[in-house]
Amino acid sequence: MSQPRTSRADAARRTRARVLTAAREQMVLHGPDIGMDEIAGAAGLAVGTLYRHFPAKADLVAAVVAEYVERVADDAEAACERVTAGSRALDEITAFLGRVIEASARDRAVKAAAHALGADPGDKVAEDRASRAVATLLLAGQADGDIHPDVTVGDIYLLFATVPADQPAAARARWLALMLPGLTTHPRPTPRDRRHPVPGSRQGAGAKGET
Amino acid sequence: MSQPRTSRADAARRTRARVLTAAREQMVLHGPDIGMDEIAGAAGLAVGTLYRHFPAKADLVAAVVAEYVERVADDAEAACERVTAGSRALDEITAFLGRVIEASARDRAVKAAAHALGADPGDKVAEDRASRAVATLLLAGQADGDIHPDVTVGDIYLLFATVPADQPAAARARWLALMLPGLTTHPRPTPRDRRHPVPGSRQGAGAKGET
Amino acid sequence: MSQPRTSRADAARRTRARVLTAAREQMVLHGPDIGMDEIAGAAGLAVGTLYRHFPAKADLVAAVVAEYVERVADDAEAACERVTAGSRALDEITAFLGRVIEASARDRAVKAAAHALGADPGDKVAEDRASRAVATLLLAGQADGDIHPDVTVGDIYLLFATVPADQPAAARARWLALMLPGLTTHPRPTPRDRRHPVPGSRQGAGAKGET
Amino acid sequence: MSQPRTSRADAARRTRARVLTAAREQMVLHGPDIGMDEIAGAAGLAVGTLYRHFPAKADLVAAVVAEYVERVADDAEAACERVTAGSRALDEITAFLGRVIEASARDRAVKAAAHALGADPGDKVAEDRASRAVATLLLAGQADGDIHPDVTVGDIYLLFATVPADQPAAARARWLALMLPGLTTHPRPTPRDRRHPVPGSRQGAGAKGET
DNA sequence: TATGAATGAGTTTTCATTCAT
DNA sequence: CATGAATGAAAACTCATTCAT
Repeated sequence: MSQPRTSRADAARRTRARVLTAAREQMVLHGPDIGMDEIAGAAGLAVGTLYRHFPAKADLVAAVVAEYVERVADDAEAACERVTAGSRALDEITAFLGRVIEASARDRAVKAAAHALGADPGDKVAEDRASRAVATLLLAGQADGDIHPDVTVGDIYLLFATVPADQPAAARARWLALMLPGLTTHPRPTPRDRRHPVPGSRQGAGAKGET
Repeated sequence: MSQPRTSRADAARRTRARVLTAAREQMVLHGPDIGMDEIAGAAGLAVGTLYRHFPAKADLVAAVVAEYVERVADDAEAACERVTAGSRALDEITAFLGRVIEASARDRAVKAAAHALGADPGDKVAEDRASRAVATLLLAGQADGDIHPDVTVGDIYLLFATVPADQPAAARARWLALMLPGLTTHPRPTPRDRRHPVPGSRQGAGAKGET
Repeated sequence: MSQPRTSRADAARRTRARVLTAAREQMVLHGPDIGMDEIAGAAGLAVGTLYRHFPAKADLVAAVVAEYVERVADDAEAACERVTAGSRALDEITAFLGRVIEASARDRAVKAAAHALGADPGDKVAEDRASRAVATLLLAGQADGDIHPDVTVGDIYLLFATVPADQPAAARARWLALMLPGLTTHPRPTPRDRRHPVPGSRQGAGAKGET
Repeated sequence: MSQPRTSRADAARRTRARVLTAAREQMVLHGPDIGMDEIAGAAGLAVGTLYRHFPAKADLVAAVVAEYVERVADDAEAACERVTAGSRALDEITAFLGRVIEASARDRAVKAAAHALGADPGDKVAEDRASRAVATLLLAGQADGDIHPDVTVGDIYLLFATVPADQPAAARARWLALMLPGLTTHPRPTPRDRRHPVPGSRQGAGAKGET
């Protein structure tokens, strides 16, 4: 009797998911100033319906951001499990950072919108999941002697907050390479490989047309 | 004849300066989406006058950004001269980074506006001055063996572009500490020493207007 | 089910018609530079609603012009039918010209706005209807031997384009009298007869809103 | 002593003439909505100086129109004199009409501005000169039996007011051909020559790029 | 008298949000 | 519950006109 009655709760949930997907896509495509009408249209709804699910634009953006946090938490937890299964913590951390950085680049417009609207993600649960998983990863890395003992979860969040999301992929990779020595106990990878491909000297130059 | 000579040109220059100051202040206070009317009001002018000096909002923002670049160039050149006078390049670079980071934090709204409007700073001269001075500093540090040989001016700009401008001063200091190992040849301070040497923390300590 | 079916579409159509009427009236009253706010106010709407129906001022003006073209087409076709039913083509043409001239006088501001905005009427269908009907009228008149064989539809449009719309009704009537000999095969009425036969003077006599 | 003192009165007159020429040129080039700053710049003056000579834009436009009327008066009087010297009145009238029509086409933007601003030419003297000369021409033509006895000076002005100024030269020529039978006692020139070059059927179509 | 910086009301257009159907 | 028309405040920009120098 609870299963056949999918109509009410399920329909609402599905609509919500459709709106969130459309909102993220539209923001990525047309920037954070995309109008509510466009988002509604992309979700196959009327504005009124959109406002029924999210009382204000800030709420919608907050939900999109929360979804993003959820994905990060999932990713961190998966990395955790692989470490438990025997994978090297440093490798998992490095790969995890790389994935989050790329995701940030994809969703930078979302973050811009969140910031502009002062949207509060609010999803404390997902945030805690992510924090716990990242802490576990760091502890494992520190136990291995690979991660500096004073590196905290806050440091990782600080890095997430400063990803050069609007720069080309090569710049993001270089940025991660510059960051890693601050996290690890290892010296710079290989002092011999010069000439990394940071295209322009100006910030933001060449920001268009990337992956 | 001496009085009227300066009065016209000077009045225009002073008005321009007043507008730029007001624009920067208003953007810092109320975000980059501040209206032209507000800026004009803060400068004690009517909108029309503002538009006489800057034909479009993008021009005004570009001018504010150009002013910022000019200050960075001045700072970098001063550091250069101190190195020439015998100061250690690594110390000057570290202090310079700290100062630019604090300036970025103060003017973060300006940069947001510049990005949103696609404003072209245009001040290639100041940009070149800054680039040359930074290059000189890096070369000196590399000659001392303190800066990694593969670090470029582009790397420094990449860092500038990702300053956690909207974070508290302590976070910015920590962020710089995380970045430095990527630039220098020195290992992390001492694994047991919890007090990491944050160079620019002196002037960042009493910083106004943060969270 | 019968009520809601019409209500949505009908309301939109009625709003559109209300806007068009208000726009035409305001333009006739206050000139073609009338603001969108005024038009909205005259239609009992907010500006936003006006912009929902017509995305730009040029679109609104184009719609008003298209409505005018439609009326001319209707008029020409009606005259055509009367000719088919036995009415003399020359009389119908003369009366038709008189009516269009009076309509032009009423809507002169609209045409001025259309020209100023480069608005594209776009209603090719109505334009074709008008052209075909006028061509038919001319052919019938030429078959009767009343209309000069070299008169074309383009000539009629040329006259329409030069109607002295902002002159008193008497001047418009006199203007038509001066034009007619260029269209017909008949000589000027009678050199001594001071009362020249102005066809459209009946409906032009009581015309509203002129000098 | 009056000649060497050209400074005061003459300088003012020359400035005035320069402004008028610049105003006409700018209006013809950039339409009747050209700004006062542009006109001042084209005349090599500052706006303030322009406003010293013409207290309001309407006054400047009125002066430009008055200049136009003056030229028409000169033209009409010259034609008068040629008739007195033996030239055929009908020929002179026809040529005069053609010249005024072309001048109207050149200065159509001026007339548009005059109408939009409600500028009152005011130059009653030039207007009277023109009227008298035209009356003389018409009387001569009527004495010859070429011009219809009921044609008045007002008719000629009515034609001037409705010149298709924004149409191609061919359309203007055709328009004059359509008008002439209304003025003369002669039948249509040659009923045999069909196909006149009126380009588009729509009013205003093809209005760009003419002589 | 010439200058041109300053004025400020006015114009078009956008968009988050509401509410009658 | 969904719909989408209506709202109206706000933003960028223009331009005739004034006035201190």
